[in-house]
Amino acid sequence: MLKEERQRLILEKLNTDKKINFVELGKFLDVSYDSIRRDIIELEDKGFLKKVHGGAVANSYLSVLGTKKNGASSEELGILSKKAQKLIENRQTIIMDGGTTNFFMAEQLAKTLELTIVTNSAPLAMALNEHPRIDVILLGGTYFKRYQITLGSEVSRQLEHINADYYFMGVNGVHPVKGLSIRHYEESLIKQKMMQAAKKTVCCVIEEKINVQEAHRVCSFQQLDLMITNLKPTDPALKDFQKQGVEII
Amino acid sequence: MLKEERQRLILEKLNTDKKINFVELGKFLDVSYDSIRRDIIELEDKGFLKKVHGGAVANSYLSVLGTKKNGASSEELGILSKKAQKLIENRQTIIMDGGTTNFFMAEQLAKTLELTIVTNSAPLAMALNEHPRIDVILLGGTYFKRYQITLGSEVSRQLEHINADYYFMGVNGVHPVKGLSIRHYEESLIKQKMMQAAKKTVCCVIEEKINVQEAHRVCSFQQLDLMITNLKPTDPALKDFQKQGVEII
DNA sequence: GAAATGATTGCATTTTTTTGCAATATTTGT
DNA sequence: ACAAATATTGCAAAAAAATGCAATCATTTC
Repeated sequence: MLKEERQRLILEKLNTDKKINFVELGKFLDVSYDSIRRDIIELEDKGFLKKVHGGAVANSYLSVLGTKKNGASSEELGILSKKAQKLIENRQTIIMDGGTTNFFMAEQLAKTLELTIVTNSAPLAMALNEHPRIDVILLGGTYFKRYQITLGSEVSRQLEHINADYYFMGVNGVHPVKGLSIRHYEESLIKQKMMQAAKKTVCCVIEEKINVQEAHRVCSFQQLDLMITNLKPTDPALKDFQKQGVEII
Repeated sequence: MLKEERQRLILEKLNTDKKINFVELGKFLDVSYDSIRRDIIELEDKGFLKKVHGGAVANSYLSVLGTKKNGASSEELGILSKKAQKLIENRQTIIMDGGTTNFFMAEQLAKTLELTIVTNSAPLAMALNEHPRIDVILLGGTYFKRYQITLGSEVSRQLEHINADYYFMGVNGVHPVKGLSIRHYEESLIKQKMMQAAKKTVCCVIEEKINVQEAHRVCSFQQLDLMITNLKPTDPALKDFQKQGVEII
């Protein structure tokens, strides 16, 4: 087995599992513990992962979209984007940030829609190549590989000149009391700026993100204008949200 | 067995297997280990694959480009990017704009290089996801779908804060008298800005763009610091360029 | 058509890289 | 603090790469 081949397999496994164990990996690839260990050291030198006691963890330069074709959730995403499309009218300006949900929604937008979409997500901008009537503004700044979005003060500054009709916010967690939250700090700041740059903020969340709380809070649930889920608005899982006076569809 | 035939078979096998072992391949094609090894070295020089200890592995995105580009020109691109890489050193800042040449070169950059790359091309930024040590600044502005780049005054403005070591300019045509030119007007303006934002401007052109003139002139040939082509610097096709005092490699 | 030139190929030798093992040290969890 | 798990180090065997050389083959030149 080639060393490079092995290292590629290690990175692949790391991509799916997020963490690996030397001993297990040695058995799995049928090579000695030492080879694995040396591979990990090399890969760490190149910056692809972080070595820890007992194994390694992803440095996570993985493609978010790599996992997007997850059959189970694509049905949920379909329901979401149908609901979201009802809001959208011609000649509107819409801010969309990164994440699989927004990416999927952008792809699904009607080809005849005439819109301006403002985004900090490179793949989302590229997904709109096939929509001839949609103008795209790609916000520039420091490119964050893990999520394939731009972040930083330059993005923030550009948003100050934007006045959009809607902001479709992607989040990692929604909680009726703890509010909307995501994992990355810088990103939470940009999301706050995006809220200010839009008349209405809409949040599209699939079931598994409901009642989840992550490290960085973007805003309270009440600051939201609308939440879209793949569930029926009357679903009991949403009852704590219903009390808050935010429209849910 | 002809060398060319053998090399074609090697590339085919690499396409399906993603990896190759010299010894196996030698038996499979019934030629000596040394011939295989020398073939691999040649193919690596042309940029078709990456040689590693014990064999060779496929060059990540080459297959994607392979479908877009014909075999002949990806060989040219391989030569180009090898030459270009000799200029690049760790901790430099490099501006790269759109186009297949730059895209290919970005992909081919060594994974260990520590760089900051400034670009207005969304696919180029995404291609650098696999380079953990390269920081990417994605310039924001109006997204131009056809070339998947951003253009406009916002891009221009952001460039004013950049001071790069090199600008790798993609062009549609190079002419010794008429200068460098491209098809799109707005893009030509951005390229001028990019020149100002870098200490040295380098132009990578494949054979078919030499002596070609397009609608919008970016600059004169003399304003260039260096031209890289897939030809030998002494090639007669370049003799009109040689007189101009611009370095050609 | 023959000699000369140059490219290609295979082989033997030397050098380098990779790998697994064993002995020793360090970290982790209780 | 102790035992268990894991990491580090040095070393030697094995695998593979690089190099130089000679034989073969094709191409050019006269």
